Amino acid sequence: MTKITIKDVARAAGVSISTVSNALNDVDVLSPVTKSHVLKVAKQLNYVPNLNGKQLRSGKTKMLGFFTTSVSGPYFYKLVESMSRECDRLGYGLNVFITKDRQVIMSNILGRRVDGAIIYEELRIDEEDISAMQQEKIKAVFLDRVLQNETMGSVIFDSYVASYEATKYLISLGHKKIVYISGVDTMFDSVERKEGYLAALRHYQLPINEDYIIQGYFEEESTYNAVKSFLHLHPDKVPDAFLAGNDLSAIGCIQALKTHGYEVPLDISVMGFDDIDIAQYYTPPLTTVRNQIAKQGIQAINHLVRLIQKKEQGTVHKLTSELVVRGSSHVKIYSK
Amino acid sequence: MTKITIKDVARAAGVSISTVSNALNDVDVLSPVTKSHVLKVAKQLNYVPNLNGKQLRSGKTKMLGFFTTSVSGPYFYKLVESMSRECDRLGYGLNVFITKDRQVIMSNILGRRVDGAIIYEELRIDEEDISAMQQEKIKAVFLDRVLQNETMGSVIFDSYVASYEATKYLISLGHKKIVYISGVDTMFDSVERKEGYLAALRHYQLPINEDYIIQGYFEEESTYNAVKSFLHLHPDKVPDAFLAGNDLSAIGCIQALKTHGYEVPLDISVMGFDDIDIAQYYTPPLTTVRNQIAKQGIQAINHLVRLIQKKEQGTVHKLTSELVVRGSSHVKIYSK
DNA sequence: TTTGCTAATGAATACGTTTTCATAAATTAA
DNA sequence: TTAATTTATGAAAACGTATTCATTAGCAAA
Repeated sequence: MTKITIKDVARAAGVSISTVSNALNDVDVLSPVTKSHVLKVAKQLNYVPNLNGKQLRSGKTKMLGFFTTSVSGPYFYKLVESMSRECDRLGYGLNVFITKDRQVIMSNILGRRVDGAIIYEELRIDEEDISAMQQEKIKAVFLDRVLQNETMGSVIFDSYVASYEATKYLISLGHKKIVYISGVDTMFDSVERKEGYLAALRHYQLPINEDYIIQGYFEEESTYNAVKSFLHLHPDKVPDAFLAGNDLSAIGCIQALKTHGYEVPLDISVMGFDDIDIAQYYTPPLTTVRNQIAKQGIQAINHLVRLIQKKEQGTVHKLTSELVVRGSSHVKIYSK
Repeated sequence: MTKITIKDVARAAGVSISTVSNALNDVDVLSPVTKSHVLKVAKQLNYVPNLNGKQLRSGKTKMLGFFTTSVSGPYFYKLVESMSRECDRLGYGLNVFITKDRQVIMSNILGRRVDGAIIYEELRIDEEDISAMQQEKIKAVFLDRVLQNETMGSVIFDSYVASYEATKYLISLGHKKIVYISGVDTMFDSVERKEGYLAALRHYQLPINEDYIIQGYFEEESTYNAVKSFLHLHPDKVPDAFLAGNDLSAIGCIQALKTHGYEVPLDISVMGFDDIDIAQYYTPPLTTVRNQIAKQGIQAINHLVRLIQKKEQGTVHKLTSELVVRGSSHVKIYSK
């Protein structure tokens, strides 16, 4: 017995193909009696529509694609779970494509296997591809780069504001001498975080000291070394607080401070960024800044669907982060 | 400008549609000169084949679907990464569908959006669905249930053997009085692990003591309580070792032993199952049994592809596990 | 020369569906 | 009653591709 098609249903029900199609797709032109009859016959025959035929004819797949280089780690699975749930809610399916091959991404998108794409691909799609997508009016939302045109937008974390808020928080604790431990200066986020830090200092009219910006390269060990040499070089100007470019860097910093006899947070406050898993288990538990990953997923899906429905043009959504106050920060004590 | 199709390429190249199709799909009937000419024109026009047309006509998608209820946690992302890589190698794409809706699974599979399916769905697909798939000769591999017919197979972990081996290892350390901390007795894995434990005892002719099987329910706290009450009830028969149904249970067990003044592993050995992330960071680091997740992914994909190619019939592949010896187990000391 | 064969190409069909448009029947308006 | 409108249905086209089969041209063998 071969695969049952809409034709077989039509024959069995004694109606035309179009009638079956209308019944199945709930197009409101049929008499209730024929409609229910057709549906009953379809069920009896265990009819399942061929999606390729459907999609070819209608030009729609009711599928959104998430294109990513990896799904490993909490960031990705939190993201994917939230997107998946949001797709469900909006009547779409979510399809995860894991690939580093630009070609694969393009042929799936331009080949219309999905109605729209969420793209996280670490900057491997070049201008040429973008303009090809633009020409075809492909609907897409980028998670790791800023892009905005008629049919394409972005949802990114605003590291600048996050850093500004983090610095503001440290200032609110009474800290004035705040050292910023920079990450990798070629990375967008790293630069944004440094700028946010500087902006907060300016806003609260605290002096900006070039010596108070050191390089930690987002790593524990290099930060450890950087902090130690900082303390050696400037034994006179011990800071009130350190703002590290990420959590690993914060940990390296705290280790270094310990070896110099400083207690965190009583003597010096330290905070990081990202709220990695270790953050809450570390001693002291890290005060840090957490990205709202689920929110990113939800916004991306919603934006994409609105692009598809042409209810919206491409926009750059910037997400604010969340301050996570734990044990590594403390009000400044002026006891001595 | 509208979407470019194979027709446009044919017109631009001054050849027929079939010639373009043959050129693009590398069918070896064309003269080299026309072939390269067609490919050049296609490239110039930025032609990208419509996958829905392709798939409808050919009946193939070159896509495998992974159907799962979740992607959260190390098990899933290790699995997905390994499957994805293996798909690449075999010339397939992998598509991850996250859903709890049996309907969605069936319509995607029976609607031929994929050439084959890897299914992890916690037993929600019933016999009716299975037989529908069987009738259509759908190619599928299950990861969480045993199933075997002409076009469908399984790749599962052999918990029985794993537990047997774990017990054997404890015996090899000189332990004779081994307590098994059972999980949830309605779960397949839980039962298998208990049976493996019993089989090892029998094989090495150690006495089987009903009191030495206690309930921990796969949880830290309930195990903690269970072990404490065990020690209270049987102060006379202190065991040499505990084999816990999973790592969380092992941790609960060690905590309880600590409060009773026993040192792990010097006084008593404890081991778990699963090798969760915490296992290696715990004090003492847990001796445990690790499933070879990547292997499961690789085998599943390979089996599925061979089913599709009709080079193989459905089989149940059982994977052996890997003993991870860390600090929570130790040779039995008969000092006193 | 004629015949037969091979190599290269194109015309036409089919895949399974949605959708447009025409038609027939039923209802309402005149 | 007839004309006009609405309602329900079906015939046929279209989506973009792969594939079968026929056709043509070129060439070697007889």
